[in-house]
Amino acid sequence: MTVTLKEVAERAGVSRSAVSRTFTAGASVSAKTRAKVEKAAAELGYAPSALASGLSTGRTKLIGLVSNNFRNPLFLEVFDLFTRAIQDRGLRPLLVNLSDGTGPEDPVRMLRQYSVDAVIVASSTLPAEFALSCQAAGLPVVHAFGRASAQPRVPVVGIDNVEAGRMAARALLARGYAQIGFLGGPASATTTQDRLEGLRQALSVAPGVTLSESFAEAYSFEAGEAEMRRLLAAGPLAEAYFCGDDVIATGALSALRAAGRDVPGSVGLLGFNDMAAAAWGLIDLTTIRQPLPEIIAASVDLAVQLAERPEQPPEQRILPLELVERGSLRAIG
Amino acid sequence: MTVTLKEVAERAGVSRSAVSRTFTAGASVSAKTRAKVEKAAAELGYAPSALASGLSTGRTKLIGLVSNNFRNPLFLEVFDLFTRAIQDRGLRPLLVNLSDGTGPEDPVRMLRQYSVDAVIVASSTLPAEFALSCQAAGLPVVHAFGRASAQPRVPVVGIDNVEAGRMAARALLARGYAQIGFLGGPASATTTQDRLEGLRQALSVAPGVTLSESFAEAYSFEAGEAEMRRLLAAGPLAEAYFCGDDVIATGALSALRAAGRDVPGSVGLLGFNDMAAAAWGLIDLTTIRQPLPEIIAASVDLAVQLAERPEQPPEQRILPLELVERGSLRAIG
DNA sequence: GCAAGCCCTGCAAGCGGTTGCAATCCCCCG
DNA sequence: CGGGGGATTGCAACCGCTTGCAGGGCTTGC
Repeated sequence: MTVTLKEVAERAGVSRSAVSRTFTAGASVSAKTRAKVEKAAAELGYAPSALASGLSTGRTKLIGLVSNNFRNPLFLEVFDLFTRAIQDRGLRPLLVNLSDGTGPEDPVRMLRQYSVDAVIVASSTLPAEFALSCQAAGLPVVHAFGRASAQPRVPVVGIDNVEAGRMAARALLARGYAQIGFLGGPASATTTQDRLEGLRQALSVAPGVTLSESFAEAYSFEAGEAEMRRLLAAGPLAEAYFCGDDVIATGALSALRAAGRDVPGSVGLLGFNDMAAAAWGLIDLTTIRQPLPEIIAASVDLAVQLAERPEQPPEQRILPLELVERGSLRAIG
Repeated sequence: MTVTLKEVAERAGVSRSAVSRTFTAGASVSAKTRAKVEKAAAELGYAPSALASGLSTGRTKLIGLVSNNFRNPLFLEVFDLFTRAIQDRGLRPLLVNLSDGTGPEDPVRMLRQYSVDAVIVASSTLPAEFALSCQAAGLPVVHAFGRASAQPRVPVVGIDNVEAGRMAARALLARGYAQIGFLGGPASATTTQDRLEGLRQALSVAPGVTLSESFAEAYSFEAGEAEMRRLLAAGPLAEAYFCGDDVIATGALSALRAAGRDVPGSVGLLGFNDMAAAAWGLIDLTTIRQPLPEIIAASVDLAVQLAERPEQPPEQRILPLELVERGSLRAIG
């Protein structure tokens, strides 16, 4: 069934090298030879084996795409964008699902086995260790949605979560909220910690503003709902909450509505991510948008660069956030 | 950086064959040799090249996972389940995103190039042609979420959409709805056609029951919302709508709420799929559940089977649906 | 103690492409 | 018309692993 170089060569009456060369960009082949080869190849339906060529060139055009976020709606968009960006550059995504939280050994080994040209770790909840393991195994890696750091050990593309917290603070203050709540993700997540830090920083210099802090157990609807229910039961709410992400915010919204509290009339909610559903009329979340297309384009670019010249010092690209105004905070001023 | 068979062989003081055999299940190696080899391999951090072994054995343990549904929330769950099911069997998913609706040639060629062991097409909106192209190229293929047919030309795993329509009818009739609406997906989609057919069949034998039909332009929130808005503007609504899927239903719900209509008090809504968000309190959709885990497990099993013995007649596995009762239809009786 | 057999092992020829090297070709110039 | 030189081409040696085959070692049965 599978047609090889040799058969094409025979049919075209040239050597195997000639055939190989007509299929590798920038190789030296005369127009005549090329024509003969292309004709023969077309007639035979020839497609060069990526395996074989990967074996001899050392480049497979495979990009390992690793994530543990197969539950967060945002990541459907992330996967869509990543797979297209990868495909558009003539590469292929080899997907690794780390949802069940296994260690890095297995996945890294398998990525080595397939000699992927580079690995993109797409997750804000995976520790830097994973990317470091790749690096240790000699795999070029970039950590998309990774944590910014003064001394990056691994190339990172993402956002500045501390700045995100400050931005949230500014947005809430601008709308006149004085009792502000933080309804973060798990306290153990660095994203949570960083955003909270930014929020604290910016609020601490605002006179007469209070901050209460609480944490959902996960970046999930249920956790957000549960935590808001707890807050409702516990006593008076803050005037507005900066939520860990849009899914948590949606859970909180659900709990609030169920309790007969109007959003934003009674309580304001500020989300994070701008997932697609945040724009749904039912939810209509004011939120801080992550520049997904930009993050992803930059990640893939960086991965490609790294695949070509692996020995670069880890570069870090931090992209700007943007407030998306919808209907879960009261109007400004 | 990369350590090969040869180096392990030298270090262990055996031939390359011996090393190869200790890494292939069921090969004949003495315990002594195996021990030496494993020691050497561990010391060197050896991982056999999947490329090379794929090249010589003809099996790559790569499964092509093809979809064009990178927008539908259900598919996040689908990808999660697929990638795990594939990984759990020691295989790897090579993802192909067909969202932009290109033809089958390119993707199929690339799947051949990587000599994937099998292809799984995961989509209910991709025509059977795509799977057929794979088959024509000699790639074992299974169409998950494909259309059931009396004469399947391609192995299919999925549901019976006509039966889905009947099931919807039964659910609505049981709740005493007499003016029933169909708010389908695009009229051109076979899923839409089949479900509508089932709905008609079952309603046509119910005395005094009317059916009105309309179609959203896509399986999307916006399309569902737009279509419901149109219906609201056009005149009196039906008592309950069977929607193309949960996303359309959510859009419809949004339009209804915006128009001040209560669900299910004023209008009932029946979704399809049971996406994760359907369970969110804000949405709380009564819906027909597709047995995702079962569909996916069966698809992967079938794909593996096919990879082993490609010459089987196309098998079809149709799995049962289930009504999930939530809060968007009035209570029974 | 000997032969039959079975189990291991290594050899070497692939799997399908790529690429350095040297031989050929062809075209242009003087 | 001869020579020079860049463009093409083919050869053959790899890339890293698998596997049929044949030889050697060891166990086993008598």
